[in-house]
Amino acid sequence: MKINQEIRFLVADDHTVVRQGLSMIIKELYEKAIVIQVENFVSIIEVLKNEPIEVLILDINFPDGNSISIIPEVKKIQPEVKIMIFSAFDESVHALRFFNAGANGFLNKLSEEDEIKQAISTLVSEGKFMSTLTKEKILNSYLSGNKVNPIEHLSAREIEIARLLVKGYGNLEISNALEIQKTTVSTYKKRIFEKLQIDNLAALIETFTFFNERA
Amino acid sequence: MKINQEIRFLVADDHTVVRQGLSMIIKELYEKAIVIQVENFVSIIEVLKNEPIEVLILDINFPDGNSISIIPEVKKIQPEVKIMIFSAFDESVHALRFFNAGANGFLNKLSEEDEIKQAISTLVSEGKFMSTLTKEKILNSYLSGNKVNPIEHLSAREIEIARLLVKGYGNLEISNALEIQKTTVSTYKKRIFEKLQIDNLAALIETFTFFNERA
DNA sequence: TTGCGATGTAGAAATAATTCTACAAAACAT
DNA sequence: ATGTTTTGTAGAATTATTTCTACATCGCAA
Repeated sequence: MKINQEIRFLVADDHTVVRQGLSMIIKELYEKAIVIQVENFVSIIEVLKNEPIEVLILDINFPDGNSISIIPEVKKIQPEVKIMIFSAFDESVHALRFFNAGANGFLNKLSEEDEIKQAISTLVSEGKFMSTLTKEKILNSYLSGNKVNPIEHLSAREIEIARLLVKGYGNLEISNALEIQKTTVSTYKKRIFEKLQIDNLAALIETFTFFNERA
Repeated sequence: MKINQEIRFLVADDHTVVRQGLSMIIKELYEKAIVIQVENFVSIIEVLKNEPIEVLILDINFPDGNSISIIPEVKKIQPEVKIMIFSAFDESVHALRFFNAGANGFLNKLSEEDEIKQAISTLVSEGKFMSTLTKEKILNSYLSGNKVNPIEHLSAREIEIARLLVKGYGNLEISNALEIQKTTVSTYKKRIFEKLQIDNLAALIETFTFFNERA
């Protein structure tokens, strides 16, 4: 299937082969596709600042929890970019967090060429994509009591503050940084603790570490 | 070289082949060696409780930081056991921590048979072993700014309190547990922070986690 | 469209933690 | 032996954090 649409892709992966492979597949799918390749996060931001991009295919190594933070950064520059997470790790564990952060699709690196094409074209036409397999996995991991990241239940502001707490900042520092009252920070802290059902900083750090949310 | 000495070995590794291979090498080295094989940490403890052991050859997967805690457990049961860490990971990064914890030797899994024999017999005769290569690596990683466990500089009481702090206990709880004033706990906390050159609980936890001292 | 839960925000009062100072005992070095 | 540092300990005064209460806004479900 060849589609006659001029779509602009940005492929971010640290392996040249992967970038090339993806480019090839994309160009097979969209004759007129423009594919920009970058190999690190900094370049992603740079490109986004200068080029309109429709689809970002983003390789992510989960164990490095930090990587999730690229998503809001991308959206801040070009809110309309569709982000497809492309990873070799088990999506069931982390997918929710990525969707939560603003990802629009999820594609496992082991996927066959056809699946990849399917995924990309679905993402382009419908704005999102998740394979039924991934959905199933997530559901299973959810049903099997595999604790879903409780951090997801925190609001954006709560997460922001939780991250600062995890980094070791005190109430006053946080209140200064965010320009809110220090008692407000305390209130957040309390709510965060409540939601996470914990009651001390060490536990918060543990939770964040466990779910690889180390800001 | 065959040595006529009745030494009791305990080989702990989750791969049968590795255990067998080591056993063979050991028996080639010490005709009368007795080699017990186990495949997990629990079994190590069990064996140690029932059998006198001279040398424990311990496979460790570094990424699972916790594993270091087996060492003091072993020494608690049989303080005289010589522990040889046998691992596939880069020793330069973690060796110091293991020696610190009470390991007596360090052997890389990639070593040739002769090196292994050499290592074991050195460990048996001299009570410790580290290849010059490992020493070099450690030195290099040290010179390149890799910190030595700063926890060593804490007094016993300070460590006791630091551990409780890391677990998430507050000043009051700790003061109750140890039957000292809560201000005293604060004083300790301050000294601990000073010694470790940090200034918040998150950093303390990080330090303890890094050096795998998680009580 | 009403109403309710979640969110973002604070203040006053209460509680907890830190700082600074201090001192005796122990360990260490000369 | 003797002076010095480290360790274990606290109190008073100062700061920081928590608690409890409160309120406006926003999104969403009935």
